[in-house]
Amino acid sequence: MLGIQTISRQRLGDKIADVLRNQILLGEMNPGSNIPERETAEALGVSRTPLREALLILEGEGLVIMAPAKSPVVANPTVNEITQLILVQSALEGLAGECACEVITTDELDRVQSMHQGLIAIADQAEALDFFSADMAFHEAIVAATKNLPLIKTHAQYNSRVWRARFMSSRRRVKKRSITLQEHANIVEGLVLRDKDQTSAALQQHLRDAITNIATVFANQENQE
Amino acid sequence: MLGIQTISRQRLGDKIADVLRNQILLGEMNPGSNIPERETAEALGVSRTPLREALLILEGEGLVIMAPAKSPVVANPTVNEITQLILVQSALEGLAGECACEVITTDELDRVQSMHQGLIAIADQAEALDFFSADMAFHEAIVAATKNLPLIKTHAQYNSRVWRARFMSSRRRVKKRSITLQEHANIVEGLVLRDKDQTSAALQQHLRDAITNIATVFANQENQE
DNA sequence: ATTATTTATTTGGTATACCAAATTATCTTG
DNA sequence: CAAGATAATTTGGTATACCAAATAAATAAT
Repeated sequence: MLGIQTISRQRLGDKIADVLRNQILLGEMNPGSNIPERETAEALGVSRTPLREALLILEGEGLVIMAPAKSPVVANPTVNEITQLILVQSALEGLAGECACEVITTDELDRVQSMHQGLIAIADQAEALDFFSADMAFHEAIVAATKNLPLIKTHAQYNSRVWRARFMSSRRRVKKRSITLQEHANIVEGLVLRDKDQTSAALQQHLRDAITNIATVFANQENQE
Repeated sequence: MLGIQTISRQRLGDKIADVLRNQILLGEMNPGSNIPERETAEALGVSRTPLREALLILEGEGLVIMAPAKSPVVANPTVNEITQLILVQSALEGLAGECACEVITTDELDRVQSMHQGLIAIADQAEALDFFSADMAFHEAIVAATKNLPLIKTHAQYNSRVWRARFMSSRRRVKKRSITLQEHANIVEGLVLRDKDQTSAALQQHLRDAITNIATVFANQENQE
């Protein structure tokens, strides 16, 4: 039983969705594993109705697959699907870069820069998850600076869907952290110069790299089997 | 009572969502109007459970706003929100254009071209809704040609959210149909040449125009009040 | 007559009950 | 013992019941 029913005006289903989403992202629920409704509801100390509500939300986000007369399942995207997802993500971040150049405030820019510095600081010793999370947060901060709510939300959803695959690939150290930092430096520079093209291109480059890295990891996995 | 409960393996909630989505897009439900659960459920001849499921789906798509302890409401985006939505849409279609240049088949290209010709043919006498629908279908066909499912789905959702505003603006004839046709011609040409830059740019231009046209319509509306 | 207060009612949120399809286990039959 | 048929059980889908918060209505006090 988790501490879900805290005092709040948010729907239970939303909170359950948050819990499940975290479990999925953090790998506590493996891709492909079942999410039986009664069992899960009981484990969370809630009824099936809000649990189902949460599952519907996650289905809409693409994190859960619900087939008729089958237990809901944690999404388990193929390499191709992940590639497609990151392609969209790169378009979204490209737009975010352009918009950010126009509307980012100096405060927000400072924050992005300090996040970049923070990432540099921990690059030597940080755990994979910590470094990866900080990396993601850096990108989220840029997207957030656009103040474009639909963009922010859609980007966050795509982030969720590719989170695990990107984390796996970052954990394998396929990509050197130094490269990540250099790309981030380009992005920051673009923002400082308010150069749409540079910012957008740097952000997209970052994600194109992610695609090749993930493809490598998947290829290795298949060789092992 | 609508003919919802036909024999099918699809969840009731999905079908209800389809019905409501159509009603919203076609203007049978006005933006801002309430969707009381019991009343609507009864009107559709279903119980509240699947109706709520449908509302959750539509909330996820941004077509319905559900606030705590208030009746669900048909989304009523402001000009700014619509502008933001179309910005994202333009990024998505830009990506679609690039991908389509790579992966579109000759059959699909033929279909796009014939849709373009069809649009030219009806431009003189078609009703606003028919012309607009055909215009939208043309764009959807291009996005579909990418075979990128997440892109297709996300694009469709953004399409839904801006549908009404774009339809209103097209109905006011703010934009001459001849301009639309010329832009479409550029898009088709880009696809035929497999020119990513031209295709992408033409698609984005199309939507940037949409933004200014919609802004005009909204400005006129406010003047009238 | 107006405002404040309280009661009634409506509404969304959650839990439970029921159903049908699908799966699994059991039993029967070759 | 193996294979097919049938019964039992599990699971998701839907309907109903109940609750709490919010709103509307009615009443009382100024």
